[in-house]
Amino acid sequence: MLEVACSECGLDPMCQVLDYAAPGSGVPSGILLRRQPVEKGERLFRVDQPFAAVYAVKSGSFKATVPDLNRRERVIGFYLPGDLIGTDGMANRHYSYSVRALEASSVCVLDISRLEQSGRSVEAVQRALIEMLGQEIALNHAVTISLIRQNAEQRLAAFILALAIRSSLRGLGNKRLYLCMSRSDIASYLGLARETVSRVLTRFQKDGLIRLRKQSLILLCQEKLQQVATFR
Amino acid sequence: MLEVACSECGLDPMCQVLDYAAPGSGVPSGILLRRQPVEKGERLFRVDQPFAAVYAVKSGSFKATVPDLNRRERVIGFYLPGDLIGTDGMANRHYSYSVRALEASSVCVLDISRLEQSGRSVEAVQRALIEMLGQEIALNHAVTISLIRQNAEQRLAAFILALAIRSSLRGLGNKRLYLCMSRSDIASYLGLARETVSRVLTRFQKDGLIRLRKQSLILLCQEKLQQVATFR
DNA sequence: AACTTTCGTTGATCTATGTCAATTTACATG
DNA sequence: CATGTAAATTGACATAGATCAACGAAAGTT
Repeated sequence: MLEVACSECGLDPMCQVLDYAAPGSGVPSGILLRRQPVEKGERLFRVDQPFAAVYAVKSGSFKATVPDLNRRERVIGFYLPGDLIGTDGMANRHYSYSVRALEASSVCVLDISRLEQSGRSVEAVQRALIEMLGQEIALNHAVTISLIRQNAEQRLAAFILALAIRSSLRGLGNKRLYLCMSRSDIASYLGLARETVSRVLTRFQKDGLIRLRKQSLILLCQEKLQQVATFR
Repeated sequence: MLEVACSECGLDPMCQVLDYAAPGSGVPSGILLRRQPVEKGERLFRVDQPFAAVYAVKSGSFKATVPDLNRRERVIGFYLPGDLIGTDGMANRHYSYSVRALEASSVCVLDISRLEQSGRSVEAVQRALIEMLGQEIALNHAVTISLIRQNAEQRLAAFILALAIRSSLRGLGNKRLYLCMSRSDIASYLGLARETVSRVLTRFQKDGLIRLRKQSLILLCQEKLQQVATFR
């Protein structure tokens, strides 16, 4: 299982701080749990559960869902190595979505509740928190913009490219991707029918933009995919 | 011009801290400018401008836009009294959108750059920042979810209800609303054609859900609107 | 291994909403 | 006040993508 390097991880600002904090700095030990294994299908937390910790994906992948009105789960995000999970719970005191592993994975766990419990929090810790939250906002922002007003091809092209970028950021190549989620999950996330996802992917393949077999996807022409994603 | 009370304002956590900070607390004076007037059409800041301050709407309204590929502006948010503007710039060091006033308005300005400049920041200030950022994340989250996967009627119903909620939160009634933005702005924001916005609004009116004249909108049946927004 | 269930693909329709066009209304400017 | 420009409304039409349906391929279960 491929792991993301700590330097590429969203939790890194915090890890830096906690590692380098002097023993008497007021940071309780055991607040940061490294490399906890998570089984496929296992839940990190459920909707409305009281907020306790922020997770960083070390290896594997996760999906976040919210319950729909018809009891159908709606996918609102995927988490890959280096990504942070649960930051928005900090404000709400509760998680606003459920998260489960798409495959055997591992995470680092930052026990925020204990951080607060410790009373006088270290300023550097707060700085790190602020940085992490800011990143989260910027990310959500970008996602929202890309999903509204885009047609099916654009959404899927952008989705694939985003995966590629995240993959290359974490040190893996950006040509060979592993689609850890099902077509239905992708469809739910992009606000499309799963049939549409299927059709567009086969169209991309016929047009020589990608090569797709089962879960593995190879980018054949990144520029063209980029064009599909951006031009209308 | 109607003003939001400080207690209802998103910047309040920070104002509390700054007001109550003792003179020798390390908070430079002049960091918080209260009630600055802004003319209609005036810009608070542009895309890519270096981040300098967070704004809180005291009265009036604003819209945020990002430049489209075709040089068309795409509306990505509206700000009403009590709302915070510019929080995401904290992480990026640059604003990721432009903001301009839809009408004569006023804002409180929190000069973050000077806050940082002051060197040793007060812990309470950081706490307030964290709270503000957390709120921002939760809000964006909700917006994203409501925009994907909803049809035109649902989006507009949700949009109107959101306005009503925000209006009542700031102490005004929730029956009479003022649509400060144009139909085109609404359309752009919701990812619809402006003709569709027009049609759906008149349909709502024919069905007795709302009464609409020019910019003023009256909620006639909030429950039904709620149903439209949630059920499919 | 046999069975059941889930997942992915493909085809045939149907419909919501975008696009184009014409008209009306509101608003700004001389 | 008159005139020009932008915004809003309404209608006619086109189409992207949802829905319904059928089938084959994986994957999980007994």
